[in-house]
Amino acid sequence: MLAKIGDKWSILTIMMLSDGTKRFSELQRGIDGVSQRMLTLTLRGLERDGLVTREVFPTIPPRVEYTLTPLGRSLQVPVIALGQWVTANLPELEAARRRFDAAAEEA
Amino acid sequence: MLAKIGDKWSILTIMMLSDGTKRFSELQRGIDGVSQRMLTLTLRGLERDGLVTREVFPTIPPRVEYTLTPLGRSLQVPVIALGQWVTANLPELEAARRRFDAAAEEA
DNA sequence: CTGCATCCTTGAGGATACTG
DNA sequence: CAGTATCCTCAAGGATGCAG
Repeated sequence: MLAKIGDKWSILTIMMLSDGTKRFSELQRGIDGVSQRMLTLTLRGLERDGLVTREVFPTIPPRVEYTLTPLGRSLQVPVIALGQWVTANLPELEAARRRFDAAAEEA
Repeated sequence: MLAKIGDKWSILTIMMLSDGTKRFSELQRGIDGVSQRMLTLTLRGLERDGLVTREVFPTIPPRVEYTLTPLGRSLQVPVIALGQWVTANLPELEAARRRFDAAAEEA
């Protein structure tokens, strides 16, 4: 269940929604590599946990908007902190990885 | 790759190591439900990313200690924040889930 | 456009047994 | 004690097609 919140798509979705309400297709375009199926499942899960609201506009073509709830916005704080840490330390991580793999090369 | 850092076992391992160096068996006992295999893999991954150091004492029986690196300790900050958020909001999440599932019960 | 349903593949991860 | 190796299962997740 922590797994749900900690997982890749959930994090990316929450980050996407950080700067405001988004439509389904916007999310799909914005989240790199997510399939329609996984985006749907992720959004359902977040909705179930009370982290996002889903608002349907019965127009043609249909329009569905997703927004972070207050609870979702509070989660967004630590999630973004984590995201920023990763971004900031990516070079460091990759360097460490190269070092490690090079050392393991003593075959 | 974010996946690695965000994943369940990594988070729990980092939290375990937050209060200092730990032996392999201590970690296994402390992290609920982790298999020996997964703990090994998780620790290798963290070591590879330069987040923990592994120190082997060639005694009998062998003794291996794991410690967070400075980089690991800096990651520990947002990770713990996330963990605390989950702990603090668990009741809220469960309530939302019950509401959602009850609403879906209109079959 | 926004989904749901179905099929199928892949890999995460558990169980178990063996080694230094 | 601290792994490594192997096998096996199950569910995450991609691809595709259909529907409102």
